[in-house]
Amino acid sequence: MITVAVSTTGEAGDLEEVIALAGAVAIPADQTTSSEWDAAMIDLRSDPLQQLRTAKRIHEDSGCPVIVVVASAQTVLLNSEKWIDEFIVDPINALELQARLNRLAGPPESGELLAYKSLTLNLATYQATIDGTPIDLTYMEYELLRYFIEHQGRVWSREQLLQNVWGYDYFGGARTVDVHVRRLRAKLGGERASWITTVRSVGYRFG
Amino acid sequence: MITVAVSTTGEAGDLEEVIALAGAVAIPADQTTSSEWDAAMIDLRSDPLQQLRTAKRIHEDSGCPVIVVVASAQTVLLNSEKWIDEFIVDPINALELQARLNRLAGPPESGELLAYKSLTLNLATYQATIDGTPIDLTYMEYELLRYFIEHQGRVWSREQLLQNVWGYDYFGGARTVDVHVRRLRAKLGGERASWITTVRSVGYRFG
DNA sequence: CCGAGTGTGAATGGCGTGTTAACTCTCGGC
DNA sequence: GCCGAGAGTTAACACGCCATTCACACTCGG
Repeated sequence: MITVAVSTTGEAGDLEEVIALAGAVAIPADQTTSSEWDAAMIDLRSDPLQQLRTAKRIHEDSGCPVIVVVASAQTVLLNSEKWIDEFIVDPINALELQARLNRLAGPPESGELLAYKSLTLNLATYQATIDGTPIDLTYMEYELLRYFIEHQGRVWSREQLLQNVWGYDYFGGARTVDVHVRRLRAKLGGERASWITTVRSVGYRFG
Repeated sequence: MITVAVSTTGEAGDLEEVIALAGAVAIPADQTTSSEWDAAMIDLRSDPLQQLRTAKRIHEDSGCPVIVVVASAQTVLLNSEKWIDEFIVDPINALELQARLNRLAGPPESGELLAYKSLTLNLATYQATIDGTPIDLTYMEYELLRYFIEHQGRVWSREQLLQNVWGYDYFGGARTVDVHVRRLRAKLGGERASWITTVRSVGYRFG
């Protein structure tokens, strides 16, 4: 079951209804923490500019997939907002929404692979391979690496990583991230260690 | 302009028409080589099983992005076919198609970028490039340069820069700014050093 | 109770940063 | 045209932050 955080400036009722029809659960975005959602759904139909800011904030803070609702004429907006993961056009078809949500945040298919260069993560079996030869990662190493691959190409602060990978509001101990990055680099080995680059006084970036 | 290879078992006419409305060019998939397409569009509305095979063959042979056309009731098919890059539901909205094609095969991401002439700051990755070749800036250099670009065309006093870039509670000498400006000019190199002009007894101006 | 996995604290080292001081430039006065 | 004050530039250096690394304590199954 997919849980979707919803943010709208219009009537929330119809959105929640169609989400239910799509077999998902809607919860208000401002009442819960991002660790409880699988995706965030932002309604851009009314007050698009402010909602776009909301969407961006959620995207950057939590890194969770974002799907927006737009009117047909608003689709041009999306050309310059490629960080938006998905969109659906008003009027919303429940079956289409179901398919898009499932592709966006659904459970991994058995045999589904996540790859970066010679590295492959098998999401179903929790195994990682480099050039086909398996390397054994611990649970945290695997989760961190998965987060990096899924959100590659931008810098993540230690606080963001703690919140989005570890999933709790940390109290002290940002060193935790450093140590896990170090262990990951060691297991990646040699050249590949530099896939994770440290951005001094900011955080880490993958890819 | 995006070029789309089309494969359909029904009437090709309506598909080509809506593709044209979406500002793209449609060519029959069986008459050209994959090097001429930006994407492949496969119509699953009639004879979905055979068309699915066609889509998979194209995907694996050419590696180009695949978008499929489905009827509303066919969306369940997509849950188990995650290799499909995109889909659009019948009846096709031309504006929606345009947006999806553009995201699928359009020019790469240009968001999150801050540019001035040949200089580009990628705000997401904390990287700076000149004419595409990366230059490595330290944290403070990057922040200062970002402030200059975002607020170009007017003079900023050393005090203002200290307050706005270093922070309101910063307590330090005004020489600090001079030195950082110098380092920035050095890394910009040659001609570009004069992008930052000193306004005697006032401060600095960018652009 | 052992071992693997994970988080924390402390030591280390590198490098980013700010400061100091010498040098250069500009401009105005005589 | 010389000179000196004021302002900016440049180079060198020392401090301190920050990432890395190591060592160890803690937790949880087996």
